[in-house]
Amino acid sequence: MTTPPMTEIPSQYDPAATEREWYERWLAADAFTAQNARSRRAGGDRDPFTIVMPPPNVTAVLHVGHGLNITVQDVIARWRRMRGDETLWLPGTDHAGIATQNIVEKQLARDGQTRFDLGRDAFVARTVEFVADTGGSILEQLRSIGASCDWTRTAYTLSPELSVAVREAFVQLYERGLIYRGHRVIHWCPRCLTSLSDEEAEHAEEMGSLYHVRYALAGERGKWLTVATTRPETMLGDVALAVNPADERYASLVGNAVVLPIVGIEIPIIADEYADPAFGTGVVKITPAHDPNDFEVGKRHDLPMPVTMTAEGNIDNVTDADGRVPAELRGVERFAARKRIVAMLKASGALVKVEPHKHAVRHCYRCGTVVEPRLSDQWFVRMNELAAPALEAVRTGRIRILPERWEAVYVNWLEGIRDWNISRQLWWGHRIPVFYCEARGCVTVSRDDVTECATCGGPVRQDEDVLDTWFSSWLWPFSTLGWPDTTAPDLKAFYPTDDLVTAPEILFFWVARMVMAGYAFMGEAPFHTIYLHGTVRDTDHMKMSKSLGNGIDPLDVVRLYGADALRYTVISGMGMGADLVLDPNNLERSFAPGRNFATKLWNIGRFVLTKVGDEPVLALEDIDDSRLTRSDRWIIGRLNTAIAECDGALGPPRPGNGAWSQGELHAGMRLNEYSETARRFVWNELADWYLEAVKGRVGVDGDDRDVARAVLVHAFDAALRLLHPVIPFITEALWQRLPRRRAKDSPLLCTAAWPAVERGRAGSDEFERIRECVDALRAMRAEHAVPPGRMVHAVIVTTAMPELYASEALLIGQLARATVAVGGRVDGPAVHALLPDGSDLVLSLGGLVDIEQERHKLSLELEQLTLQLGALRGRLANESFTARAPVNIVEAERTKEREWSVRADALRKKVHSFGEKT
RNA sequence: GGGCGAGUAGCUCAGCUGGUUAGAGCGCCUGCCUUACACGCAGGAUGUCGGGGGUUCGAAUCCCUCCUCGCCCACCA
Repeated sequence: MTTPPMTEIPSQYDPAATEREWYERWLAADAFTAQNARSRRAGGDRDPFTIVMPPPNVTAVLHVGHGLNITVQDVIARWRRMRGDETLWLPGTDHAGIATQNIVEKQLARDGQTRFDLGRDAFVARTVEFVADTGGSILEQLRSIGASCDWTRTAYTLSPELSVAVREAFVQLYERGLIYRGHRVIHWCPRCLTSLSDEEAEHAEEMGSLYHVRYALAGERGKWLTVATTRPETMLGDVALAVNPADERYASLVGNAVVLPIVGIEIPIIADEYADPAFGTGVVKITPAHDPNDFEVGKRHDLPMPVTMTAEGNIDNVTDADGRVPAELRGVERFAARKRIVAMLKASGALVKVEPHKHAVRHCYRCGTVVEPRLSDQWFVRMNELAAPALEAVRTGRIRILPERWEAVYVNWLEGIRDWNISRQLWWGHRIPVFYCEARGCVTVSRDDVTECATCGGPVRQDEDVLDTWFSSWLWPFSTLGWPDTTAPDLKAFYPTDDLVTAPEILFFWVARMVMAGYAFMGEAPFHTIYLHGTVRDTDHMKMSKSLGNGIDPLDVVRLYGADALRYTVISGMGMGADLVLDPNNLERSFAPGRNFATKLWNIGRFVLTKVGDEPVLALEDIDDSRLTRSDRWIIGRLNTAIAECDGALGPPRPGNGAWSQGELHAGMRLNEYSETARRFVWNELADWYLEAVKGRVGVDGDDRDVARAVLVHAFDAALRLLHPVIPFITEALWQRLPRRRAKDSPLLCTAAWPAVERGRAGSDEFERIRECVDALRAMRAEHAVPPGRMVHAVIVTTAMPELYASEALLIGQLARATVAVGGRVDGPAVHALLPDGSDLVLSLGGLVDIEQERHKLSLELEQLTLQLGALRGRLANESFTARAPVNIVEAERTKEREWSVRADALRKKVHSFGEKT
């Protein structure tokens, strides 16, 4: 035997050093850089496979949610890369309009400044500087968890290139009549001082109050209508009371007027379907400037629309208010004003009662402030036309959504889609490419900045507002590939992309809009699979977040246990679409599965590498079947099964025929099943059984040693390939030490070929019989507390596999710590020949009948066996063996409880007797 | 108010289109430092598969109903 290169294989795996080293070597080899020329779409010979990363906010700090999202994508990307696809995983960041602006504003606030103190240009400059300083560091952090992104193509939503795309998209939609300026009530955040889209104004159930207020009928002393409202502070902007036209209680009053309390002016009573007779008193106050429904009512009835609240949320005479707001309420913050107004109503006797009332209140998704409906001018995208193909795509299977249940959510949203408010009153973002002519009010919408009006030549000023952040991200799958240059090589080679992996929270914000943009600008779906993974939660099932302080820093996990441990834990612990629960207070326990597995794999590697040595290893295909042992055939068979199961759990990678077929629609992407299958193969099959079985063979020079080495290397090599997408670092580090690799193979595991099922090497299940023997013997040892140092001498009688090799009897003995003689027939001469000298114990197991297939024969077999045992007993008693050491026979019995059991008393006696020997 | 999901071993979860003694990891118990691995090995215990009904030869798996959580959507003031 050669001296194993022990020095090269540290007994302790060092993730930190290994991971750093290999990530750098992957980068140095350009392993993650996609080549557009090799894409089949560009005349190359490889199928392209593209994932665009959901761009994290440029200011984001890595948290475990990113860790999950990135790991899922990386597993897929690495898998496809190994399958030979020209794989592009495109990374990038999002400028994150409101979020980033808020951060910089907070910095300013520490110096007692606001953005208005700086002015627009200085503020934007400062934000650019901030982003350049600290922004994008999240992408650096992604490398430490092994993300195999093509960093040469890193994109940024506010980069010059993507800004061109944004403008192009705006102008195209405008030219197609799908962008318009609308005057209506929108969601307004009084803290961020901007409008929000419907999606950005999130509902939250709150306990509020329903205030019942009397509005006196004009000219009729002592008569009034009672109105129920949750927001009494808006009453200063009331312009009417509405009742349902079918409501007989109030029919006679329609056309009359009431006196608006506090303000003292008269407002009409109108009839409108909007008023629900069943709610409250059936009378609703109409405040067109501060409620979207009331706005619609106001338009129908041509009512005035006084604005009585400032952008900051203070009560005041703002627009068309005609001095409605009395001096004492002017400038009062809206919730303070609510209290003051309620008090005033109470004092005047107009307040009838206050009821507790649960209702949903909208909040700003960035800062949590209660959103205020507010009348203003905004730019909108007309969505109906855009939504149609996005709906069709899912209905026809052009796009699939996993898990399936989200499909209904997606469809439901698109069917009820409303126009998208895309203008934001912010400074950080893509400025709206609309130019207004000062003099005549002409509107110029332009791809380029203009200084003079296109129609009248007069001086122009650009719209002050910027675009919703999502207006740049919805273009991401193609803007990052070179659009609007439709001849861009990347666009040609990699669009449409393949999988989109993200969390369900942004299904509407981003995913559905990307589908719409894909059809609107590229005429094609941007991807064929939407994979929505779960959320990381703590043990109380609270979503992990920095603000709650229950987060896990992935970098801590990497530092303590390595990126592989993090990745394996996350992938194996998460069923499709299911949340992942981890304990932030016990990282050791949370990540034990990954850490333990990585260590196990390292030790398997140490074993394989030291046993195999440095000499060349035969290729499996050069070994004739007849030279393989039962264990060889078994592990090859198990490997084939594992490969097939992994393929099944992961694939298909893309629809076979343009659209997903019924059979494919919900198949694949079971990453946890894939990782579990690979783990089972490596740990429970390769390590637990094959390694043990091969130990005796690799130590003895000769032909069989070469066979064993070849099979061992083959199986381990394939295992490393299978596992590489989940635990890339440790597999690469081990794979590089394997003695022989096929010449045609990549020098790096990360670009090496995915293993294929070996045809014509059908595994035999005979080794399963051997495992049964070992299991039975081990169970007996344990049950009867046989001391560890004591051998059990056993005869195994098997009818299932009468021609067991002597070497395999030896193997069974090794695995079960027994000396084993095997005979096909109890009374056959072979048994006698094989019985070891000086046996302490003859343990005869009942015939190893394949119960599954021969259940019907069982009773017969048992009958015969009994006879045979009797014969053996007799023979042993009076012939050659009597002269030897004590020989006892423990008869096996089949019971319902256990396949194999022995008469305990008989064995125990024996244990005593051999306890004195060795 | 509408829609959806979950409730399986002490904990976190797998269990696909119904079929032999319901699985994994972690934890727990017993015994082992067996020269790859104690982050390990061998053996073991633990489940009225949320409750109740139904279909079926047979259900954790299909149907109904109830209970408990969670999520999404929503212009009832």
